[in-house]
Amino acid sequence: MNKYRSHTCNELRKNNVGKSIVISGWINKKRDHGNLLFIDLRDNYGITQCIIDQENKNFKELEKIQLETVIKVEGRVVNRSKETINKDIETGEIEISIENFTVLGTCKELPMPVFTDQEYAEEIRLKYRYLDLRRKKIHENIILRSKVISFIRSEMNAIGFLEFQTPILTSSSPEGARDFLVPSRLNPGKFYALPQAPQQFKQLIMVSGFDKYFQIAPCFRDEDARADRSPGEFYQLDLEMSFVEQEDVFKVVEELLINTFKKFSNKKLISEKFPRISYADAMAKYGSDKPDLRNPLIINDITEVFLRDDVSFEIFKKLVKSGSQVRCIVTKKTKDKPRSFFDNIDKWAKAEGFSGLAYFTLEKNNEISAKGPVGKFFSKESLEEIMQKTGAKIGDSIFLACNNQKELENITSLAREKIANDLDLIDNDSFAFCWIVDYPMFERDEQTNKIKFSHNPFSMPQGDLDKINFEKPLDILAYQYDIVCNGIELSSGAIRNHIPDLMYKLFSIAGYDKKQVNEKFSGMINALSYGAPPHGGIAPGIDRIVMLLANEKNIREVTMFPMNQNAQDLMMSAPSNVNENQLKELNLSLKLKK
RNA sequence: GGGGGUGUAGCUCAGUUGGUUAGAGCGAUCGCCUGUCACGCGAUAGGUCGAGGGUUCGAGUCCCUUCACUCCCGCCA
Repeated sequence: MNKYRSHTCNELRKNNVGKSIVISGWINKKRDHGNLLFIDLRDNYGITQCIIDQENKNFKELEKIQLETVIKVEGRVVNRSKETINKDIETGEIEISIENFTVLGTCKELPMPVFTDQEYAEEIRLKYRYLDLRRKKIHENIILRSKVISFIRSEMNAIGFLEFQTPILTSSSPEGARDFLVPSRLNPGKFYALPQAPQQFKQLIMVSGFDKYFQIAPCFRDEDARADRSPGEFYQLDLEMSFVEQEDVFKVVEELLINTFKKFSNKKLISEKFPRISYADAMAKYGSDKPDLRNPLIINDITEVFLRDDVSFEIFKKLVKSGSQVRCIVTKKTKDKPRSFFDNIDKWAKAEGFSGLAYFTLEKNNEISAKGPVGKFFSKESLEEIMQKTGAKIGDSIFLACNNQKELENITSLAREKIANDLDLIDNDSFAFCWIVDYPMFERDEQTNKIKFSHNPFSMPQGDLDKINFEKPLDILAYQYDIVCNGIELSSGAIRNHIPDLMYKLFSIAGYDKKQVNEKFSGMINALSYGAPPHGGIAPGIDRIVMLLANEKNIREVTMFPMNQNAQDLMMSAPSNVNENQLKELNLSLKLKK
């Protein structure tokens, strides 16, 4: 036995009664009855109640001691009488009669309490993260994270993937997110970049003949934070496989995720085979390439209805004539919802910066009619056409918006979420996975009007490579895919383009000539010309997986030492100033913007 | 870069139409209490009402500026 403990704080049970033991931990809570003192001692494993009365020479000292002080307790395990058993803790049938104690670590007055479940401002939680992490919920989240990562690792090993580390100091990449730069002392004026993802390295690992690679890889992107996006750094389960088609990657990842989610959550999986939705369908039906499939609402295009002469909704008709579309969301059996329900949604849409959401409800007295502010503009026949196009029935309501395609996708996807939440249509006890497939290889940049890669420039275009029509680049689809769960993008991957000539061709469409490609991707393009296997992979986000499993809405709740929204570590005071000598050695001088 | 929310004691919050000395619970300190498990009871200390400016006889409260945190848009192939 070591000198600090014979048992943990979650080990002692009825069958230990009578034993002399030593336990150590934090003072979670004290209940002082004057001549009798209860102390809840806590460690990583649990809580044990310790008790001491005034007969004991240590009583006065222990009575004065601060919460969260670390102490060692020597004592005897005693039975609790039936009335005093605490069913809420696993050691609740016994308690420790304190004989002696030692302070191992003193504690100042706490800036935040540890033992409550109350919520606190993030600022103080992040500054005193080590105190925050002692608290039950987040402590458990971090342990869950550890277990999930171990599980994934063993599953990956079991199916023949090899884990490799890739460089953290690498070169800046021209595409994608902003890089974090690291100045090189030995190469004055030059910079390393932290990897946004090990993308090129994992492809090089395939070219090197290792067949199946994975890594729990840190990724660094200097972009602004969101609730589900850490600023600065995050982790991906990065994986890549040789001699595979899209289906092979799907099989591996689908099984892995299903096993993981089954093991670590009791929520039900809506489908064990992830449905596949093309990018085009997703944008049409959900207005988003990360649809929450728990949400039953679907978007329909009813532009044609506004070409009818018996529809007199002139504002929309005029817009449609000049190229706009009309899309709508049908809500089932909402005819008896109060006016405020509809108006709130319209009000919400305006607050989001859109021109609002028109709505009406389908009714039938003698004949079909539409009730609501814009109902009068629709003839019976036009309503029948809408019902036929959308599957709407009498008693349903229809929310509609008119705009260009991009704005429509934007508003309808947000409205879909808003309306479903207002109607409480989303089952929070389930996970709805799907694949989004068939991403377009290129898209038109709205500002410059130029053709650019829509996702990963290294993706393989679909179809017979001899027959690709490069004249219509916007029609080329890629073997590019995302996994979405409950509206959260979990990962993105692709079958890679391993053919240098094809790569040059695709890059030329995006406006890069051969020389530029050779310069910017020298490592990759060179490697591909020395016998590259067909390969592909994917990279699920670890933080987001754990977030879903822990039922948290914020990624900081599953991150041990997160930065705040401004990418500052309040505990370690990072980033910080560096001294003049450090700068000098790196050949740097500062020229701050005002 | 832009928009929304929040900011009052160490912590969580209340504070009415602008009106006396800014309150409560937890925590701290002191006292009482031998079966609690959010123990109970009593007392004491603790405030730049985020900061600065303005309006007013009078500002936690109204106005302007600014800062911090947070959510969202942009951004994140």
